[in-house]
Amino acid sequence: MKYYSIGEAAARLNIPESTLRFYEKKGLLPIIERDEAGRRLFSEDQISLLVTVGCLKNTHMSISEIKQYIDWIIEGDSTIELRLEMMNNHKQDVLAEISLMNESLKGIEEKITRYTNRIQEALL
Amino acid sequence: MKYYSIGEAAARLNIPESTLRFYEKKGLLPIIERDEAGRRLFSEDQISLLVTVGCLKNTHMSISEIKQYIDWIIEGDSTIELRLEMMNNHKQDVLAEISLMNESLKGIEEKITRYTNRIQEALL
DNA sequence: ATACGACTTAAACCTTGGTTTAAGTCAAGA
DNA sequence: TCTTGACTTAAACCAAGGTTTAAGTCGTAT
Repeated sequence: MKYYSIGEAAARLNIPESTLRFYEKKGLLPIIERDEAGRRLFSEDQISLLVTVGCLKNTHMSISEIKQYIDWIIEGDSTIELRLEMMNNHKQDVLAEISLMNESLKGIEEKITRYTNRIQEALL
Repeated sequence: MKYYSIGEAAARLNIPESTLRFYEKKGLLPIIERDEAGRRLFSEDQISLLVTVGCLKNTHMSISEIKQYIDWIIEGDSTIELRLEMMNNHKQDVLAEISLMNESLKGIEEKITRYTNRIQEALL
């Protein structure tokens, strides 16, 4: 199986190496393998798990909640329902946050309209 | 003109008083009036400015950028074009962030589908 | 042989966005 | 009068999410 060094993984995921080390310390990189010299080896599975972590981070899940999710993955099939429930709840949170952003955007667009009109009027 | 105490303003805006004091310290509450005893007096204008600040915060504008916006408001009409440009740029940032969240949500929904299927299969 | 680049660690440091604390002022009601 | 509640301040504190630093270990190309 192909393995990536931390530098390669960082480049593929477009995040700093220091962040990958930080994530490992926080428990987000379970069962990470090492070579004889102690260097981390990222498998394809680790990379795709990190992509999932990226989705969760982009949608503002906290590191401690992501850790709970990872812990459940490690625990195995008995936690599938818990994981499903977590993802469903998170989806609702994200939809609510997107709604709030869209609502707030209306207030911003109103400012844009006002300022645009004021600039137009000033030209008359 | 009607004025609100910090407690009333906090209740109307549904944020802690300490946050209002913090915002003032950061320069987000310009020209705030005081009564003879030194207590803050929030006008209707201040409240509606704070509602705008809320829109900007909900869409993840940083406090220092919000301060720049407020400073331009204080500066007067000569900054309308700068404010318009800021709001237009911010709108684009917000739309990009919403897109990213929607993209990431797809990855989450994929998990939901997988877990749902696995639970269904386990029942066969 | 040695120097370089890529890796390792623990610990210190940083920013953001507040919240909490301690000590004090003031107005109003009992 | 005295206490209670709502306010004031400066400064300390906090959590999250990293980033940076310092010191060290490898493997490899010169």
